[in-house]
Amino acid sequence: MEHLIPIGQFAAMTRLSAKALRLYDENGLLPPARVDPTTGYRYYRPDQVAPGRLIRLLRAADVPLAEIRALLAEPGVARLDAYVRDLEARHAGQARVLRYVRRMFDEEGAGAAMTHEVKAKEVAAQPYAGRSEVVSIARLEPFITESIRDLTARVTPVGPPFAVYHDPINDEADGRIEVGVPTAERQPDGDELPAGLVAYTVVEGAQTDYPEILGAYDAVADWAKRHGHELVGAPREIYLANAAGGEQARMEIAWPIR
Amino acid sequence: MEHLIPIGQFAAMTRLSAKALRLYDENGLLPPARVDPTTGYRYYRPDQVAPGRLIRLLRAADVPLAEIRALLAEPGVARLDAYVRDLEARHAGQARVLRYVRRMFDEEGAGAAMTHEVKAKEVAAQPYAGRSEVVSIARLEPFITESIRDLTARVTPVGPPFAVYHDPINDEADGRIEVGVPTAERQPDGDELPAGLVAYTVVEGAQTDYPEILGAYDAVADWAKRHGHELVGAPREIYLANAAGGEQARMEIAWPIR
DNA sequence: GCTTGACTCTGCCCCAAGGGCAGGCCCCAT
DNA sequence: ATGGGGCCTGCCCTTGGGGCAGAGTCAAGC
Repeated sequence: MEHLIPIGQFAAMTRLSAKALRLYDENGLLPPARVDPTTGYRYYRPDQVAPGRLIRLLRAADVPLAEIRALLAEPGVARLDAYVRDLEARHAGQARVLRYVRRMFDEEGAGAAMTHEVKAKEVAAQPYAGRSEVVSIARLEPFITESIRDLTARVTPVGPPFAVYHDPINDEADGRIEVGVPTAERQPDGDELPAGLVAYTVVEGAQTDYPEILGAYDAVADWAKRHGHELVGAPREIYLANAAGGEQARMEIAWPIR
Repeated sequence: MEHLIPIGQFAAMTRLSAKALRLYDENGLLPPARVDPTTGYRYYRPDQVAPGRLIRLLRAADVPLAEIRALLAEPGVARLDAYVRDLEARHAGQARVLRYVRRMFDEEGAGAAMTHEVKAKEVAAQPYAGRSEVVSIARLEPFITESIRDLTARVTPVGPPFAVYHDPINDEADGRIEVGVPTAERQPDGDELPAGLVAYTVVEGAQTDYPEILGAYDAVADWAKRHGHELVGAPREIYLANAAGGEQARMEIAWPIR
C-alpha cells in the first residue's frame, strides 16, 4: 500500500489523460489499486505504470479497448500476432479498394474500359448437390473452395461448380451462401436450381476479384432494370475456370429475372 | 426530371442503407435530385447511382465522409494519391508500434534487454542560435533536419545540434519544438540553455526511433523520480550522430531536474 | 372510392474512445 | 484556516451510422 499515486501524476507518468484513465477504470482495463470509498479519489500503484504505458502504446496503434483487455488477460504473443494478421488483411483490403477507385478516376477521361456485356438466357432446371452456411467475409473464400473440393469428391459433377448468395456479405454483416455442383440426377439430399430466365455476364482475370467483381453485379442489375426485368431470388456465380491452372480465372454472374 | 427513384430502390441500387443516404443528404455529400417539399420524400436521379456507388466503395475503404466530399468536389487523382500516402504512413506507424509491443511480449520472459543507463550531470549555460515552431507529428522530422541545416549554415556550431520539446507532440496534438545549434557567443537574436542539473541517457541505433525512444524518456523520468528529483522545464534531444554517415544514429536525452 | 400493406418521414437512443466544460468537493502547503 | 490547485461526477460533442417508435404517404387491389 505504499506510494499510492493520484490520477494526475499517474497520467503524467503513463502519458495517458485522466479522462482516459477513468474510462479504463470503468471498463476494467486498468482499475486503480485503491479508490477512496468516501471521496471517490483514484490511487494507483507504481507497478501499474508499466501496464498503463503498454495500453497507451496499443491505443497509439488504434487497438480497440476490448482487444487490449484480451491481450492483457492472456499476454502471449499468439493473440497479438492474430490481431496483427487481421489488421494487415484489413489494410490490404483498403489498399485494393483504393487502387480500384484510382483506376476509375484515371480512366474517367480515357473512356472507361470497365464495361460488361450482359445477356439473357433461358436455363433448364438443374439438380445439384450443395452445402449452405452463414459465413463472414473472411470465411467466404475458404468455404467455397473447401465445399467444392468436398462436393466434387462425393458426386460426379456434370458442369462447373457455383455459389448462390442468399444475403449480401460484407465487412459489417455475415450472410448465407450455398455452394453446389450440378449433378445428372436429383440427389436424395440435393436441391435444384429452378428453370427460368437469367441475366448473366462473364468476367475473367482481375475482374473476378473484389472489388472489381462488384462492377459485374451492378452491370447485370442495371441491364435488367433498363430492359424492364425484375430481379428475383439470389444471384449466383458459376466458376468456369480458376486461376490455379496457369490460366485466367473466369466466372459467370447469373441473376434470375422476370 | 424523368425516372426519379425513391430512397429504397436507390439504396438497393447503390447497396447503401437508407439511413446512410439520409446522412449523406444532411452532409451535402449526395443530396437527392428532388425532395418533396410537403412530404419530405427523397427522390434520386439515375445518374446519381454512380456517385452513390463510388461513395460506398470509399466508405468500404473507411475513407472519412469529409475526405470523400473533398474527393467528389475535386475529382482528380492527386488528392486520392495524397490520401493513400497518408493512409500508408498511418498503417506503417501502427505496424511499427505493434512490432515493438511484440518484442516487449517476447522478451518479458527472457529478461528485458530494453533498459537505459541514466545519470545526472551539471551543465553550464549554453548560448545557441535556434528556431521554434508549432509542428504536427508529420512535420516534426523535416522541421528538425531543415532547421539544423539552415542554422548550421548561418552560425559556427561549437557542439552537436539539439531539439527542445516544449509540448508533447503526438497523433492527436501538435506542439512547439525548438531546434538549436550551440554557439560560442550569445547571438543577437539567440537564446541560452540555462546552467543546471540534468538527468540524461544516451541511446543509439534502433533505440532512437519511435516508439522505442519513448522507453528512454520513461527511463529518465523514472530515474529522476526514484532519486527524489523533480523534472523542470522541457526535455531535449542532443543529436550526437545521425545515421547518414553509415554509422548508427546516436542521441542524448536530457531533462533538467531539481 | 376506400382500404391495406409497404414505404418513408422525423426524432430519439445506442456504439467506441474519449475531449471539454460546469459545478462541487478535497487535499496540501502556508 | 485559507487559499489554489487537484479531483470528482455528469452532461454534451465528435464519426458513421443501426435500430426502433410513431406518424404520414404511396400505390395497388377490391
